[in-house]
Parts: sequence; C-alpha cells; structure tokens
Amino acid sequence: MPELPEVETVRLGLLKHLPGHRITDVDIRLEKILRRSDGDAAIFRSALMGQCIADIRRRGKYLLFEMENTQWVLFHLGMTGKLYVKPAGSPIEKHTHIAFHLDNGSMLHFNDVRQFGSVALRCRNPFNVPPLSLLGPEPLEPEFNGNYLFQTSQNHRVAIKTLLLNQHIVAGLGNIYVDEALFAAGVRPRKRSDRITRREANVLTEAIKVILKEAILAGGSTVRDYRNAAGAEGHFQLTHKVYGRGNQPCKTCGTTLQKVVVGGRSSVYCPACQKS
DNA sequence: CCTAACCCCTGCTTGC
DNA sequence: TGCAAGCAGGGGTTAG
Repeated sequence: MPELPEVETVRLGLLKHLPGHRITDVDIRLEKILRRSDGDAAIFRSALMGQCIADIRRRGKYLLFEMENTQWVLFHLGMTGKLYVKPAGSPIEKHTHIAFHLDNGSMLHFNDVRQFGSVALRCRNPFNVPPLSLLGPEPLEPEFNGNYLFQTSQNHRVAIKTLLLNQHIVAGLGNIYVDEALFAAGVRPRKRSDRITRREANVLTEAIKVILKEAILAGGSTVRDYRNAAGAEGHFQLTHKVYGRGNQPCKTCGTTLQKVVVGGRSSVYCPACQKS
C-alpha cells in the first residue's frame, strides 16, 4: 500500500541513481502491466532504448520519469509495486515484470506481486491529461488547506474517510494515512463529510500535513510489502496509532480500538479519542 | 451528477 | 498437515 510518503521515499532513492543515465535495454516480462501506455510493449521498448533519464517526479501516488527527449514514463505502484535499483548482473526474480538496463551496468526492476501497479509510456507531458489531470491538489501544497477541505466536504455527502481517500479531491492519501490523520484530528472515519465543521477541516488538514511529513522523514511505512528503491523498509509503521491495530488498546487512552468498514476499506479508530 | 458494487491479482492468515 | 475460503486494497469500470 504505497501512499504518498512511500512513493516520495522511492523517488528520493531513485534520484540518487537514475538521472543522467541512459536506458540501454528494456526487458518486459509481463505485457499487461503496461496500462494506458502509448503503444504496445514493442513500442515501449524501442521508444526508451538509448534514452536518458532527466528527472524523477511525483504526483499523488504516481512516479514519473521525465526523459531527455520529452517522453515520460508513468509508474503506479498499486498495492505491492516496488522499484529496485539493482547491481549489474542481478537475477530477475519472481514478479519482476519490467527490467530496465542502464548505461552504468545497473538495473531498475519493477516488481509487483499482485499486479495492481502499472507502467505507461507517454509521448507528451502527462500532467494535463488523465489520470493526472483528474487528481486533486497535493496535500503538502498550500492549495490544500482547511478552507479547501471544508468547501469540498460541504459539496459531498460521503463518509469523511471516503472523501479523503478520493484521489480526485486530494492526491496521495491511502488507508494508512487517512486513518492516522483522522485519529490525530479526533474525527471518526464514518462522520459524514457535510457535517464536518470549519474548525475540524482546519485541524484535519494540519494533521494530514504533519503526518505525511513525519512519514516521509521516517522513510514511509512498511506494513508487509513496501520497500524503498534500495530494498530497505520504512519505519513509520512503528508510529502508527490506529492503522492495523483493531481491538488493541489505544496508545493514548487505553480504550479498545474499533475496527469498522468504511467505503469497503478496513478502518480503525478510537471511540474515546475520536468523539466527533 | 453522484455513490455503491464489482473486478483485477497473489500470498498470507484463518478455520475446519 | 492439508486444503479452501477469507482477506488485503488502488483505481478503473459498470450499474443503479
């Protein structure tokens, strides 16, 4: 479940190794992992052969390789997707669907057990077309603020958790960080969005920003599958107050944490600390 | 326009 | 010990 902090951690790791390097070959083992790509596997390979990686960017949970020739490669890690930088000659392990060979001999492996992730070639700037153009604001940018969240909440009648998971409203939050932010803000996940107060929207927005920043500093959360570009685990899971802790005591007050389903997602909250 | 349900997929966990 | 059902869930599509 790579969310914004995990994707950002992968990006920072890849930045150390990839920009300025040329792709010398592309080995596509599972064609169907290419989704919404400009062209088939053969086109993907030939378009990128010999091309130099200029920059690595992120939008929501998407990672973007900006190539020197203005092509782009769009990655989504889905639930279990990983991008590994590997030394020269590393074997291609199970569930590695694409291996990029680089001009310094190292390799970049895209590995995804559940195959919910995707990789796509884009011949033009992808920011102004779907799916990126449909994304809401970046949660760490100033345009995501209490006023925005309050106004948006008033215009929908879903559970606040469902609203925050909606990438069209704010880009990059997933189950972990929404549950943690709702706990920090003292708001229950099933609270209807149009009943959120202006003050709650302010508190929630700040909680989201603080938690995301802390999680990035901790290298993300490794619950089961997540690893960074070097194959190392994150540490933020040690700080989780509620995610994955259903029926365990609240770390703040000792009350047994409640586990419920909201919008089809398992959700954990503290009935004492989250009164609203 | 909106929301809920379903689908994709594999491997770990749980129950018999 | 073995087997199968249950579960995890981001995002796209379909149904209502």
